[in-house]
Amino acid sequence: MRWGLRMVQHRVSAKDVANLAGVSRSAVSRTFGGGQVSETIRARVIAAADQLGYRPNAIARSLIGGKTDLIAVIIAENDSIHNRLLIEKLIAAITHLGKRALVIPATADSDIDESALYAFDYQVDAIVVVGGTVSPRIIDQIRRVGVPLFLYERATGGGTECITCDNVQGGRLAARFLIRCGRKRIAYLTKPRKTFSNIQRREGLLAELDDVGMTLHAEAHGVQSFTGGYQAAIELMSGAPPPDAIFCFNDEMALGALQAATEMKLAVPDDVALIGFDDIPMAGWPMFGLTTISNPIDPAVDILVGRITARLADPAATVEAHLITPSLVVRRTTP
Amino acid sequence: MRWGLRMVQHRVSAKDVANLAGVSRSAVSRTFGGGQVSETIRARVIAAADQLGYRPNAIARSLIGGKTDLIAVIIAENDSIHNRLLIEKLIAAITHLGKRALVIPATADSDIDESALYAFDYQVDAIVVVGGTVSPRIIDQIRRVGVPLFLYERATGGGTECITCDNVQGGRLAARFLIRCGRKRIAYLTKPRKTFSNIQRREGLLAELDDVGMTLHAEAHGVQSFTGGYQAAIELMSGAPPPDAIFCFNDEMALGALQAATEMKLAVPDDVALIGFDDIPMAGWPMFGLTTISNPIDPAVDILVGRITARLADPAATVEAHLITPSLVVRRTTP
DNA sequence: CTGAAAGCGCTTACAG
DNA sequence: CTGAAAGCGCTTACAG
Repeated sequence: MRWGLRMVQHRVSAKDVANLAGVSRSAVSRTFGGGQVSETIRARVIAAADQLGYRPNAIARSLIGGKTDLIAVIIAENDSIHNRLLIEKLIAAITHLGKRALVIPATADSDIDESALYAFDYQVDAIVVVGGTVSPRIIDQIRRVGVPLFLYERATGGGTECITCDNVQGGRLAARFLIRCGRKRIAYLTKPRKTFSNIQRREGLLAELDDVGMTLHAEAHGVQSFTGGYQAAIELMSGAPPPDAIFCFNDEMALGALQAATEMKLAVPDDVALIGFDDIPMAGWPMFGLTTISNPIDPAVDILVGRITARLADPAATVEAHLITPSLVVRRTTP
Repeated sequence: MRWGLRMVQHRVSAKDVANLAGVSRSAVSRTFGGGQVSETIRARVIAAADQLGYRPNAIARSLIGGKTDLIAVIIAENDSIHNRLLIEKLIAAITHLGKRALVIPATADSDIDESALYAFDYQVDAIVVVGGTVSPRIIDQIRRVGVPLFLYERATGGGTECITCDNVQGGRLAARFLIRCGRKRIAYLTKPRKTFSNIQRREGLLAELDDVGMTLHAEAHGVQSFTGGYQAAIELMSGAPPPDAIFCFNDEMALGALQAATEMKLAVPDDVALIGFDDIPMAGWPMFGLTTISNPIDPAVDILVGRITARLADPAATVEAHLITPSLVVRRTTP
């Protein structure tokens, strides 16, 4: 027979184990499902299972139990080191919880809904969307079947649980510090897309300037990356007069701005001060010493898994909104 | 009723759709499963499904079909930017294939087996392990049920499909270039763990030195990170005499070494040349200009998904070993 | 404590 | 083309 060489055994099922052990399928199910079984039978089942290499089919089991122990992680924004780090820790935490992470990248905005539907198809127990949001129609559909939904770094009107950095406060912290340093021409360097965090950080910056009767000196946009920050900074610093301080949307862009300043022979922080956002590990590297607004990951992940656990345990648990508190980390790109 | 407020609707099943449309469950199954249905019935089913928000239960479906469209991605090593990038692209490619990625981080070596078993429980169609390997016992168990297994950046004796950079060749490329530059005291800066890639890169380095009658000048170990590279470089450069070239296990460690050289007032590349490995984006940043061995991600991911597709289409497909060709990228940390 | 039976939501031969 | 029935691998009342 042609296929004789790679004959694939059928997966072993509870029935096989039951037959070998000389017990009923129920007995097998009970020894693995934590039911009531006598020690004698349990031992026989375990022995047979070991011999056969049996493991309960989680898929079949979930069909009955109503839960899959699957948690969907929909990645709407992975273009920042900070979000990547959060996702990594989140997946680790989910795994540590004894659940499995079904990871679905959604490049475009429209894909987020599609990803949520995929998650839905696999009967996931909960869905977390990182850096994006789901359309109201889908939110409604998800809620109707009682699947908890979590939004990280994106707030919605209401009804959906969200965990986000207090970006407004972060923008204020940056502005306040630059103002206190005596800077007069404060600029905002950011990405073109008006995402939730972008709007909020800008809002905080403007509000704090307004509080002391100042206005934004300039604003420039670039791709959300080192290169984008570099180019936008060149644009900003070519202005007449150039800014004496730049608050950047995130650390990668700030690092690009730092490079631009170096190339334009501008002293940092004397000629121009730089503040980033997130406090990624690289910000602390000695050659950079980037002053930044810390956007701590661990508390966010802790809240996320804590709330997943809570909502899973009690479907009637109230939906909450959580704000992560940012803080200023002063290094060498500010006076 | 207390629970009246948050009454959760039952998920809608094919039966509900069938009832509303006035057809059999089979008809519903056929319209969604690509079977033979008349246009009249198909239209009625679609209408009913839309109204009810019905989506076939992928879990239940897989119980029959024998495939889940789930691909497990077991992450055994995520402590390098390069592997993180590869994992990200791999997950995207799997999703693009119409499959779902079940991502399981395995921090310790022993956890890899456990993770494979979890994957097994969820009846995944294929398993890929990034930067680690599975014990022979589990490999055997996986093979017996015909689940394709792929190992990235880790080779095994035989029988298992592996995709890996030609690390020996990479080590040789680095050594050859440094020798050609006239360097006489070439050191290896690496992590303590003798992982597959570590052993192979070192082997290539030594082989190339041996070819011209040279030996390794020194070797130092540090944690696999910027800081680890920094510290190991300090150790190396405090030697008498210090090396005039250092080949580093990867780019992050090389960047740490670059920082160490700067602090020790050693000119790069005049006093000491530096070569990294992987060619992560940061290596090309203007302030670093790190010479490195490119370990391209895209070909690796392409091969990976191509082979997943092939093995899934034909369970009898032969198992292959794939070598990704590295190349030298000369920037400013070498003459 | 134990087993036979029903059922989770689906698909797929089997008759018609 | 269509529907009733069997079955995927499991769990969970139901009797004994």
